[in-house]
Amino acid sequence: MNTHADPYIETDFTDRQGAVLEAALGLLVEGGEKAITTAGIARAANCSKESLYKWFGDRDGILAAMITYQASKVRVSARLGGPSQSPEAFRAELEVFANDLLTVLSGETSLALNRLAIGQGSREGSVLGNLLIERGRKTVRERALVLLQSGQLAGVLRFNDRAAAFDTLYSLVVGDFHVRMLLGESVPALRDELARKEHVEQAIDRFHLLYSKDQMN
Amino acid sequence: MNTHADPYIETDFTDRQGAVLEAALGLLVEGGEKAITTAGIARAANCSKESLYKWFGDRDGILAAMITYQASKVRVSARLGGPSQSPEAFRAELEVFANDLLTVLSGETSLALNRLAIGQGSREGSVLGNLLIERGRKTVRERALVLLQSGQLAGVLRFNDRAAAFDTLYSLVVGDFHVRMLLGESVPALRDELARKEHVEQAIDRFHLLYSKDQMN
DNA sequence: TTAGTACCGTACCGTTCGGTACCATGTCAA
DNA sequence: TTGACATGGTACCGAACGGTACGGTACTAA
Repeated sequence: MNTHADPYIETDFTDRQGAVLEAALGLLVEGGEKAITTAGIARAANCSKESLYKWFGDRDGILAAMITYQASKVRVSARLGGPSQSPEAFRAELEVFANDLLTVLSGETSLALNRLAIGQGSREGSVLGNLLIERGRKTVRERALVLLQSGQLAGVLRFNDRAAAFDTLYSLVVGDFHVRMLLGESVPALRDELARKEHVEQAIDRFHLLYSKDQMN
Repeated sequence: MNTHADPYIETDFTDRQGAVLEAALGLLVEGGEKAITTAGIARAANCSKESLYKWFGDRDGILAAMITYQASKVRVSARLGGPSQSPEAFRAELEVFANDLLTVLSGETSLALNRLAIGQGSREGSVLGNLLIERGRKTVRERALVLLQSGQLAGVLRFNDRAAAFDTLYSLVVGDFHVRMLLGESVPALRDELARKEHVEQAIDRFHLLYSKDQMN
């Protein structure tokens, strides 16, 4: 793992700085990257440009700070049920996870930040992209891995490769939706609560079918 | 469907215009959206800015033309085998499709155009995003649906909802990879031919498991 | 009070970029 | 040859933006 060598990685912000980043996120959600100008942020947050540069270095520093700030806000509560559960309880647990995942990914702030990082990060060594993968993906992954293991301990699931099982789960739950939302499409299956619930159930159905204890892969 | 009411949708380009768009795509792949300046395109393509504005209207027109031009180039050859095949032949057919899909999505030009559309298209009514979904997704979808139907006719697959089956197939094959590549990550499972083949086989395995003729959903 | 600190608001500078205008060159038709 | 047309090259303009500098203000500590 990368031990605190990177720039742009500051995780402690004062309240004032947090408020400024909040305003910047608002601008980003509303108007895209084009709306993130230093003057615009200063105006929206009632702060001076000089403070922006003192706190975050330069414009890229502001963008990176926005990502780390937002990520630090979305600390997923890793609610883990007891290690042994009934199959029904575990399935419900999985559905909650899937629903939470879709909720996060379809959030306006998440979409805006992903659009920012993607639009910015054409070349390898994309700082914002790595930041987003590291801070966003890792947390949900951790939570899911714990969940999957508890499912295996409960005898509901069977798999050799826990990471591969997670990838499959993620694929079945999220699938095509993320990219389509990033491209601006309003995905029907995620609009209302009913359609989303149906999709989640189907996805979990398929996952259970692939990893039920009588299957092996 | 939208009948030729939109602007930005021009599908016929002269050779000279095609060469200019080619140069613009080169710039995009190399340097991201930031590199797409009118002066830069004119310089790279040895044409005048005035010609650019005469042909494409404005900068957004150039971007849209780049997408339609590239899409018109990648016409997928819808190679369809005979309607009735052996299960092994059909599975091989599916693997070829999956491999082609991953090849297209991981191509530098495709990634660059997707990054462009995503970075650009924050707000609903994202012209470039719709263009990309329409021109890109539709073709691969058509090809896959034909393929799936032939699989059903051959008795290898069973499903009620062909579209849902396609979504599952797409999810299992592409999964997380597209977004991660868009974010700048070099996905290990797609680097060398061997790892990719293994991934495709696993994905098709799971797809067959879900939609084999003794399952129902 | 005095000095220091942190911050806001604004003005300013250099650069870049989208878009337009103008001129030169080549080509084709009459 | 002459004139119309398409195109390349260059210069130019106005606006926007990143970044810096400066003055003014509130607060704190000695």
